Amino acid sequence: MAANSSRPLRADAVRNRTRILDAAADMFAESGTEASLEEIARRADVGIGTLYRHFPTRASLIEQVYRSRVDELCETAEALLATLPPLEALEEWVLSFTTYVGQKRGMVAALRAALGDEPTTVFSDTHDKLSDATTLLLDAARRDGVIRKDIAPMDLLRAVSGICTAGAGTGPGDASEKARQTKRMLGLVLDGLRYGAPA
Amino acid sequence: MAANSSRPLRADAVRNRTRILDAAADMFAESGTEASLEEIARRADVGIGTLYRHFPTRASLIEQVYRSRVDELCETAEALLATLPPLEALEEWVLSFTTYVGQKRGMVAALRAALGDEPTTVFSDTHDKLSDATTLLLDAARRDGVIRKDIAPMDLLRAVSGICTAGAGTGPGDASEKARQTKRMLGLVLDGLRYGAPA
DNA sequence: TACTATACGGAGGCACCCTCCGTTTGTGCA
DNA sequence: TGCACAAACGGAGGGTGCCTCCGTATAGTA
Repeated sequence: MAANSSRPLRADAVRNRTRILDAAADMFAESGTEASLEEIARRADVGIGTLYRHFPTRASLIEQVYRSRVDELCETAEALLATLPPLEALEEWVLSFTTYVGQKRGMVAALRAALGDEPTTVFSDTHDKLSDATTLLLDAARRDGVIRKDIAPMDLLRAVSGICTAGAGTGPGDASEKARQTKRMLGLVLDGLRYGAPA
Repeated sequence: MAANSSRPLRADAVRNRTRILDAAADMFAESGTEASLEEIARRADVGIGTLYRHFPTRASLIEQVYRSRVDELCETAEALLATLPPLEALEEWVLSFTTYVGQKRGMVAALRAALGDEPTTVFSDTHDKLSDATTLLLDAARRDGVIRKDIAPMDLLRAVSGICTAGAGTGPGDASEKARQTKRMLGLVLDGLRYGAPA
């Protein structure tokens, strides 16, 4: 990593860091966390040396991509809440959460493998952030009286995550049918949220 | 991957195949399924070309190592039964099964990843073999009246496998304390088998 | 404008992957 | 036993990726 010390990063360094992170996010989504670091540097239009200065190990790069992916997702929650009615915001957000789940598995697996027994706060940090974002959305919908009151934020996320994961990697099968099935099951959960709403 | 056709393999080919498999098993156990194929060839004292002729892909090598690991384990069951009283044989076998579980995870994960959606019989084949071996041991012990009769073979294996897996990769902690804990929990399961034995 | 800490970039050395093809050897037959 | 040839061997070679090192460029500052 770098730069938790005194001076802030130089402007060009900040720019390059972001570009590397963006390129890496694309590559990881396309070809998994084993993607070539040189290709990532090429896409980001920086030298390989620059990539290594910012992220000395593959794990550190994956970790940062993962963290910013979660941050993005959580910021989306606030943005949606500002522009849509709470229920629609919640539904939209769950939709973005599903694409996140697809990428998450590989990154988390790679991180666990690479970090080994080294202590890290990645998992607890991201867990907390996601929990906060969900709470925000659920609370707003509750205040509107459009959903029931007895749902714990992490229960919703775990359910959605489970649905996305279920039957995702196992065996062959019609991919588009699977996608439709996932959609139906998500709908079910979202409807479940409304069951017994007070208003 | 080869030689299901007419002629049997030539003697030197058989020898080399076995040596590669042995070396690969060692390397996979030591450094995981990402181990260098060239290093495996070197250890087996064969050229890299020979390795690739026998196993055109890393996945095919992993698959064969995995299969022969399971075969070995199942043969052990018969051998133990021939030399020890049924209950001791069962206990010994469960012990060997635990070291198998440690290696299994990586291989299965790598296989799933590498095989993708290709149909394969590895998993069902090995499942059946393990189930048969366990049945053999359990039946013998039952006939002796030293264990209860209502245990399904795969339930036993799943329990043992679960115990070995639990807390194996997550976070730091005293490794030897973990090993002792695993041993205690295994003892618990084995004692459970004897509870309510008819004799 | 000039100075310097900071950051950049890519060449270079090493390892690995996989293929291709000239060489060696086991095996069946006379 | 000796011969012929299919079968198997081995490793050089071309490509790619990893990571380090260091000469060069530039943002920030006075």
